[in-house]
Amino acid sequence: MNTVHRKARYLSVKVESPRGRAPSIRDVARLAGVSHQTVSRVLNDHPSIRDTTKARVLQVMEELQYRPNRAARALVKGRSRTIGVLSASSSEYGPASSIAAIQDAARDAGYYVNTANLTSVDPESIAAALDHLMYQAVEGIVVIAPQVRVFDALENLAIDVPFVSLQSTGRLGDHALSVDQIAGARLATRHLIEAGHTDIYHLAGPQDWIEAEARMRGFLEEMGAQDVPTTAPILGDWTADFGYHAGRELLRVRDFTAIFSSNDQMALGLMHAFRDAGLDIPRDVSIVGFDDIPEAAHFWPPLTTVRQDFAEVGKRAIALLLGDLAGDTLEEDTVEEYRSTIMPELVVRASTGPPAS
Amino acid sequence: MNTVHRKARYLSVKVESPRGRAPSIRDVARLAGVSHQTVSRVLNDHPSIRDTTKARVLQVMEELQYRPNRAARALVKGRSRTIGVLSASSSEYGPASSIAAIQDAARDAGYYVNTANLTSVDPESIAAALDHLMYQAVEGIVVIAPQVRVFDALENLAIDVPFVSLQSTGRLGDHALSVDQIAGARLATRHLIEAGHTDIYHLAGPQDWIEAEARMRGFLEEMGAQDVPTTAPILGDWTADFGYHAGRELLRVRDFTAIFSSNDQMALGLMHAFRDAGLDIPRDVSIVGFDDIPEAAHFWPPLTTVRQDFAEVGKRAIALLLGDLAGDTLEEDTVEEYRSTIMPELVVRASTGPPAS
DNA sequence: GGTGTTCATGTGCACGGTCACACTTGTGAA
DNA sequence: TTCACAAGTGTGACCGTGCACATGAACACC
Repeated sequence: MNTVHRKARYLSVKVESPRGRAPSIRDVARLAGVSHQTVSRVLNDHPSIRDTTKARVLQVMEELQYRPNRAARALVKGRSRTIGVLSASSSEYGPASSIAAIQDAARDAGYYVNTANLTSVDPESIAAALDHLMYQAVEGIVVIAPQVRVFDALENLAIDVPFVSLQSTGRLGDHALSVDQIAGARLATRHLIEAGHTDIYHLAGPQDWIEAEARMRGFLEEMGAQDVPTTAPILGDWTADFGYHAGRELLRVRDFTAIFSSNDQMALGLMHAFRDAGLDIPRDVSIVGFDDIPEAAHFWPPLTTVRQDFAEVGKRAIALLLGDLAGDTLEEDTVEEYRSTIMPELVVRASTGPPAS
Repeated sequence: MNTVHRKARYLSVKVESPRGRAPSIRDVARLAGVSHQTVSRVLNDHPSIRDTTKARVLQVMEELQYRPNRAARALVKGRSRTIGVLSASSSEYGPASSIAAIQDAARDAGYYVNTANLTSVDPESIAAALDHLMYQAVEGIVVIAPQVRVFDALENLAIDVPFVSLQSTGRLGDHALSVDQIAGARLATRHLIEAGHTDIYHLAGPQDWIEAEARMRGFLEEMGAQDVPTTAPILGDWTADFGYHAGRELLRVRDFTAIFSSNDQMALGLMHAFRDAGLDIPRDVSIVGFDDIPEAAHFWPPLTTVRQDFAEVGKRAIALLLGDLAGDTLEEDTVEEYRSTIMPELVVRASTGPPAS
């Protein structure tokens, strides 16, 4: 073969500025005619530095394009300024929104965020992900992996850094931070009952998921409180595909007039199946979802659902974590304010109505 | 007021093991009765170490729960083992999928990933995000911010580390890595033409987005190639809301039988608007989307769309970046293989059909 | 003028690894 | 015997910062 195997670096833009290493605090010091310590003081906004000196140092920094070396700083301070995120299914709307908010909030506070995805929920995978985070000496961890098994593993591992867990209503006590899923589920259920429905199914999420269980509990609580007889919830897997198949199964019994789906995607699948069978929503069946993903308003029909603010949860997680890191002390009131469960909101659209007489 | 202001650390689990710092290489050395250098050799799999010595050291490490200090290592090696991701709209399905894949691939290779979100696309915001990344000495950068303005800014900034850019068909030459948007758009357009449509609109993404422009170009190219007269594309903003409003506007003219939407969300909004007006899809209007988000199969009607593999793009981005970091040399064939544009795939569902004659 | 205080700056070491080099010991060839 | 060489291990310097402490100048006060 006569292919020419040229070899080259493809992606670099500059050939790395002068020679050798990046300029250090001492390079700056030499050029500014001061000691390295003075430069360090400029970096750390030490109060007693003459303005003229400071200006001179800053100017040299500018000229040299000086950037403090984070590794050196981390080494001497013993702090990494990094926060770890342990996440499952990070490409889904909810977690992704929270993660984005976490990153923004952390960056504003001068922290870095490192994410480790869980490939599966077995203990080894969790340990590996946690290891990855600990290896870089994260100062705190945000867990967005709302499966029961993850928390069992987490409790055993006894992490020795502060951590906050999102989407885990009722688990892990002080460490949990989430939108009140039970309240949300009750809102949805009450809405159906008040519309006159008495034959209501619940399409739940996987039993392993904490939020799924909470929503189920909310559903059952509200049904009980209103004295409506309940059938056993169907356990799904969050996907629209599952919703579709569940819908087809349900069509064979047709002993219901409303369904509360544990998330919007499954609700979408349900509606797909029912429409395929010629049913009208909401005349024949009312459907409520959960999450209010941006598309939900444009489903056919537009989906009644429970909105939760994922970004706010992420933001608060960082506030709480950084608060815990900064002072060893936090006003209890403040903590309460952050921790006070965030309330979801029912968004009524066209997928629900009174039962067909 | 008489509220008791108890102060406490809320989130920590353990009180930080013994006293002081974590065990270092020298602590291990002392307990194992060897020099710190021998411990270092064990850590780095140096060949000439007696097996018994190695075993002893490993055992002490285990006992002490020793973890190498990443900062110290980074300091002396001058390498951070971190890759930065510069991302806009990271909570959307496409970017989120790519990012997840990037994180997994990087972690497998022993690298860490740090993400900086772009709050807006103005140069300051870009510079700030880039600064955040450079500050921690990332060794490479993956850019997932497919707006033209970002790339203009990027070109001026002359980043001095390797970088790869996703979702930027045709820009930045060697640095770009993406699914072939033009080919995808042509597939979608050809599908409509072959079904017999001649009055086809294109609902494009924001002009500022590279991918939006590429899809538009694909549309125009295919229309030209097949000699179908074209009307000016409508410029949208990716959201289902926009699709809905655009749909309502389009209803006033009704001089089309098919629409190619630049993404699935806008397609959803369009269908919403048309159905509201009593139109039947695909009888009255055929609709094609782009992306194949997981929900698309359950829209009403199920959406014909162009599937692209976001995860694969992310994976390849890391392969390319790490290849460039590892050797300064890469076989050109290999690079070609990674870089060879990934082909999208048309998924025909029920939202398209022949025009109503 | 001596003393104490504050401001502005410098000196040297520590952080936890790795690298270059030196030092033993054992082995086989000249 | 002598030397070369390899295997296995130790010594000390160094990476770029921040901290504790020392130093010198200016100033106030008695």
